[in-house]
Amino acid sequence: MNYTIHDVAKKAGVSIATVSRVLNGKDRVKEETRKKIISVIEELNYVTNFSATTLRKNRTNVIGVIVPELTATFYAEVIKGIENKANESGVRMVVCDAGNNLEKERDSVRFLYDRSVDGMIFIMPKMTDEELIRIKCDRRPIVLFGRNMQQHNIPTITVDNRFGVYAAIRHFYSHGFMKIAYIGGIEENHLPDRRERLEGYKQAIIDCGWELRPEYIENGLYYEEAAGSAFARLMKLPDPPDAVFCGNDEMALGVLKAARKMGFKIPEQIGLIGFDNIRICQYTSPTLTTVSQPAYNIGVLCCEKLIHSINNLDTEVVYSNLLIQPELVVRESCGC
Amino acid sequence: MNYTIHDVAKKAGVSIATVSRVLNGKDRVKEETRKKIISVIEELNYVTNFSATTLRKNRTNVIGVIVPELTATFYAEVIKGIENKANESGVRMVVCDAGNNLEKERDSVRFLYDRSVDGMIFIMPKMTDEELIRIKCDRRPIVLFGRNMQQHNIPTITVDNRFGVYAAIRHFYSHGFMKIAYIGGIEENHLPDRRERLEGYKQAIIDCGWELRPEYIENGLYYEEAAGSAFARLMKLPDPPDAVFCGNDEMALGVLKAARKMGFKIPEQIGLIGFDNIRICQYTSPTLTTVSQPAYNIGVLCCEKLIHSINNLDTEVVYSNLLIQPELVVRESCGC
DNA sequence: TATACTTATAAAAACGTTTACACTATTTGA
DNA sequence: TCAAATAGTGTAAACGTTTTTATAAGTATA
Repeated sequence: MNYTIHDVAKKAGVSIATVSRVLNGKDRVKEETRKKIISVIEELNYVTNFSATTLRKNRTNVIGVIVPELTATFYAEVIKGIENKANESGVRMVVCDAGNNLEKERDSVRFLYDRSVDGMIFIMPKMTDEELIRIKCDRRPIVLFGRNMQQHNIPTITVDNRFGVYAAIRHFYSHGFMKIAYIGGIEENHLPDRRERLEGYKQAIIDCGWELRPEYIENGLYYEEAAGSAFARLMKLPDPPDAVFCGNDEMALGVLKAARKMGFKIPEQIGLIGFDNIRICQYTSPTLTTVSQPAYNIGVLCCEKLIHSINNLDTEVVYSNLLIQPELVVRESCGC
Repeated sequence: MNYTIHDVAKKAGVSIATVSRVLNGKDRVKEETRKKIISVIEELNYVTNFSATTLRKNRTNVIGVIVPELTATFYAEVIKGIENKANESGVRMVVCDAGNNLEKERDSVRFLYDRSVDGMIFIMPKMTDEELIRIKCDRRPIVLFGRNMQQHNIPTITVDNRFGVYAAIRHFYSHGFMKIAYIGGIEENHLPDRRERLEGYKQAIIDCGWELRPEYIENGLYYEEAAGSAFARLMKLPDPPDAVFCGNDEMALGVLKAARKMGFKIPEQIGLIGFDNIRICQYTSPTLTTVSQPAYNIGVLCCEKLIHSINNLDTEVVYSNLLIQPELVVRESCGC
């Protein structure tokens, strides 16, 4: 075991209270005494025991973060944003990978909560709104990404998915594509993004003056392989599409692979746009046009919101949802 | 604040000691009392205060991990391996991103240490061996990846870089490539992998019966762009190479881009192999042949080693280095 | 029946901090 | 000059656990 505040006090010839005062720097201590204590602290290489401080103060300066998948570029970027902002504010971060799994989500919440973090940032697709509200109620401040829970006075951040897809379809339109299919997916989760993206597609099709063709909408799993087979089905239609929008980049990669295998040229024969702007998009051939969510910045904003609500625990604050605009990143696969 | 063990005790009509016994399940408690206590715990939704437990037990069941870059696929995979293994053993994990920065490395160590983690796994390129030995001495168990510190009795895991590169060069040889260049890099860090890879290259060239040509060795920065310009220099040589090995996949991507721009066909004119097997390798065209480090498994092994040394704190254990064999993942860019 | 041994529980002492309160010595203001 | 304010420090009581020691009641043994 290491030195304690008692060791420092004894060696400096003062009481532990005085050492504590020096450590926390709030009360005043005679300059001479302070210097003596500081020198002893350095000499012993004393560090204050975190658990004891936490136990006493009931505040940790640590925030918790839960994401569905650590290895996914998007979340990794978000985490980086959170961490940088947190460090700026003297706060540290603990991350949990809940692996798109309800049980692990619950477990992670409990883990962070047990560890008495001051607050948490959640990207949790599997948990229902109701459960989150319950967590919000009897626990510490939280910030959510991906769903709007303004009406429950929970600070949230969402991306304007409708707008993103809408912009993509309009971009196709401006290139002269006329028959645009949608490969999306319904996953069993409680984030509304899949639905919103599909809505954005429908709206755009209507606003372009076209008819909505149900056979152009493929709702399968949200994975690469599934998208490949969906693409194959689309191309076997009597009147196949001339462009495809994919609900995320993974699926666009699947389409890219399938198209290459089937001998379709992208973008000459088929236009392709994805969603997310994962890093691979820059390296495929053709490079992938996609809708980009500002992941790093989303992390920063989440962290700002959280720290704000931690610092205003006692005061009544009204929290709102922050809607972030995604951006179309134009590369080759759309025909540009 | 939440319910404490006192609330549970009072409501169940027993002493806090008995509640604690039920919670920890080591001592025996009358079945009737136990049931009563459990039901009260559930009713109040009581969770034990982590800081208090830690303060008392001086053991946290949390391990700390420090990596240079959270968003890099390789480290993210390692982390996943650690996390899964840790969870299996009822241990939780805290990750720090030290951003390839000595100050942040030190800071992260201190952070984890203050938080009284039971042990730490380090992938820290910037810290010197000496500093690590010092940390090892007065602190908790550590496991290192990337350097062999067996002689200081620190458990370490390394990858056989020499062998990996050697295998790649021999693979080129078997394809009939004769003039193989090396684009690597010297970074200011204390991990020996860069050096080892270059050594593997040299050994292979000699064993193939060729002469070592200094103009074929490009040691610049370890980035994509730098590799692109290195490639350009190589191709302007009077007798340019017919194949290129890159110290990591990032650099191989740079070469791929540069080659495309300069009009060289890969692999028809120039063979290309990288190192790491990052995910993008599967999506480039041509897909990238590379040397793969079993990242996930490395994580698992690090975690196993750490938990082992945590559980044997009191006993004298002799720790050794574990050398892991990388594997050549053959794709298109080597001419296969 | 007296004794020794179990079993089940309680009481109390840590663990290392922070902080309210108390005390003394000094300074300030009339 | 004296009361009041201020500066600097110490004492002791938390914070919520775990764990050692003590104790009472019940059971087996002689």
